[in-house]
Amino acid sequence: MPDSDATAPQDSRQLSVLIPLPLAGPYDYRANGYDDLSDGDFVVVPLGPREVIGVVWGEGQGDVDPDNLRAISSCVSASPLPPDLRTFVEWVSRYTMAPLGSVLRMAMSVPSALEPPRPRRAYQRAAAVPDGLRLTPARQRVLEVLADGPPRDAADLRRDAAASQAVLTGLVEAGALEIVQLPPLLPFGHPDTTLAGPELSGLQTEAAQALSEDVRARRFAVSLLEGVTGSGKTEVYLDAVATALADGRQVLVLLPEIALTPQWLDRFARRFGTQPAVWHSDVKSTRRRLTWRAVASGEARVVVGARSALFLPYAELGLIVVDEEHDPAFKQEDGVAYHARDMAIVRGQIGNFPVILVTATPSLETRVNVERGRYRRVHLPERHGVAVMPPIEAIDLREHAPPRGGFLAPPLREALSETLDRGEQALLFLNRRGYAPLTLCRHCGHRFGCPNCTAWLVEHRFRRQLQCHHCGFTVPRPDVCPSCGTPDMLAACGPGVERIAEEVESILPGKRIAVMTSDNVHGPDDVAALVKMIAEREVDLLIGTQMVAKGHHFPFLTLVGIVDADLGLSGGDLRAAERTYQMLQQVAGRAGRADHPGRVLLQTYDPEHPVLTALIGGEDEKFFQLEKEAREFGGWPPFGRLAALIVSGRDPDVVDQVAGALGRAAPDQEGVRVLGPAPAPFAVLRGQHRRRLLMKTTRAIPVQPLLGDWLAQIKVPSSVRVRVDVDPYSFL
DNA sequence: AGCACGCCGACT
DNA sequence: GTCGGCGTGCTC
Repeated sequence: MPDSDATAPQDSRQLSVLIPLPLAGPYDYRANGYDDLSDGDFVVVPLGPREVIGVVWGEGQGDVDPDNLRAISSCVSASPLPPDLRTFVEWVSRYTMAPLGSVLRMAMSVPSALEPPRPRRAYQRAAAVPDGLRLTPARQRVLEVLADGPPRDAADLRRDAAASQAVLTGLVEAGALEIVQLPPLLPFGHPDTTLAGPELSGLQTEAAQALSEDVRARRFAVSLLEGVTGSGKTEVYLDAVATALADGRQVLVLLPEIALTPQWLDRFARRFGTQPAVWHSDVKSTRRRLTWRAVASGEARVVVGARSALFLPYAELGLIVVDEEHDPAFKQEDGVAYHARDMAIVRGQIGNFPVILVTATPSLETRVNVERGRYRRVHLPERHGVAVMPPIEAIDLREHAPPRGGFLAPPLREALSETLDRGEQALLFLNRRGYAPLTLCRHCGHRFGCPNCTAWLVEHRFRRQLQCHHCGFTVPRPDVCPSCGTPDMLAACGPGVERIAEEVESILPGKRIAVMTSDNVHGPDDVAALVKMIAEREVDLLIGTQMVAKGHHFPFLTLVGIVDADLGLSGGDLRAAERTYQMLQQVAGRAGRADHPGRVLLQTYDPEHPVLTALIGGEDEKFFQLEKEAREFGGWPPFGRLAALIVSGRDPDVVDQVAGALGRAAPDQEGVRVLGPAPAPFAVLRGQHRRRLLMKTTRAIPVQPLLGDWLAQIKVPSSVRVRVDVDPYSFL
């Protein structure tokens, strides 16, 4: 029995314990009798007035007076946090400059997984019904339900026999039922690596062999697996997955979006005869607990998940695949700011295993890494019979103005009507939710802004409300201007998908229209249902935001209209051009099929814009070459380094003060430039005032020590937060 | 992240 | 006079 704090022996061993709270480092505790603890073990320690679970993180550092040390309360009987994961946590913390404890928190996202698994108890009938058992109707139902079936757990049995727990307990006491322990649930099937995958072409086989060789050699290497949709990328990397599995190792497949998983799971199941473990923020808690434990025990062989799956406690990880490598959703902006693709590569380096980046449109960073010889490029040429990129035509809106009140130009209207008349399907893409992005009063000019953010309220006509897309603020749409009191003078400005749907209804009455946005599609099941409807031609026209850009293939879709190609080309975002290019290219790729290439019409006021001319000309290489030159010339990533400081707080004066002080204390040396402080693009967000500073350095300069010294000079009051984002993506 | 300690407004 | 609001600061 461990001693209490007061009577603890002085000679007890001291241990560092890292606690999953935003603390910069571990705290020291007296081992207090728990002398066989080692690094990675989970322990319960006192922290202030409460007890928390932490992880043993080395010997005590001895920087606290031993008299002030408190004692470890108990140890947790769960398998320890694996050494690779601990190294990874340290690395991510050092790189992102997030507190070590915050990064540990990501690796301990399911505290309940550390509790001993609950025994699975079930009821079955006793061998013989005891003499003189009083058979009430409820008791009879219970015995009937259990008649010759397997044992059932209490919840099941209560439901099926419509009996209360008291009835079950009574039957056990009477000796008519007995309680049995069930073996633990094994929800994670073992992938069968002996199943033959689909026949691979010569080039595909070559690619698969190159990837598998790294897996077998258990060596760190990064490969870019590049190929258009239909080139067989997935089959090729699943081959490498099979190799890792056959070698007794676990595999992680990172996907940018949960919406992608249903199709991916089907494909995986066809290849390996079982479902992989799925990990993302929507997985329910029981499932999370099971999955966390199964990953730790090695029972789950393959995890397919979102970026947070990087922080699971893999027992023997041997391969990471990052599918859709270029997708900006891999960048986590809030909390610990990290890029899952980049951290996956670090994880591979730590675990000494290969990482495969998969995409049809590699990010500029990845292209440059290939050129620098850091990544190997495995290119799959498109196969014959596979859909080719449809021709893209621009509609110059200066020449072809949409009719008053509308947003679709006459050529697009004609193309839509012809396509639907032929019985084919069309897609209209507009990356804007709701009905209209701005509402104003035509009498006094009042504009509806969010009270918490620097943003206009977006009208959602279907829900009859105005919404802030940044903080979730909503108000019912008023009929009277709140500023001047004039009724019926509020005007919706600009289009959202709902408004486009309205326009299409008026020009093509009777057509079946589906809208696909995050407002009406809430997860994989909804996506699957909608995709099925479209595939079965229950929909003539699909209108959607970027959600429609991803991975779904619709064989009868032959026309894609991009309502506003200019949207997203401006704005202070380093990657705006690249992102728009890729998004429009993906959307365009939804049109047509092998024997019917389809058509893409792109509405723009600026058809000469380099992004659009490259897109229309199909000049990928040229676009990326120009983009690369621009970034190299400006010293932007990946030719230079960036780090952002985001200063936020409720009081704008204090925020300005801190941001100003940071600006004055900015490092002043060769190769370093600090921009700002400037109001962040949404200067007020959720009532928090925000200022940004951006540090740009040459590639040779390590930014973390620089940031560390810089921040150490400034005393930041606790009412203000300074967040560091190393390699920021969005400049918001 | 909790939780206590603090210092200012509406109550028994 | 107290109860309690949540801003601020600490936890080995």
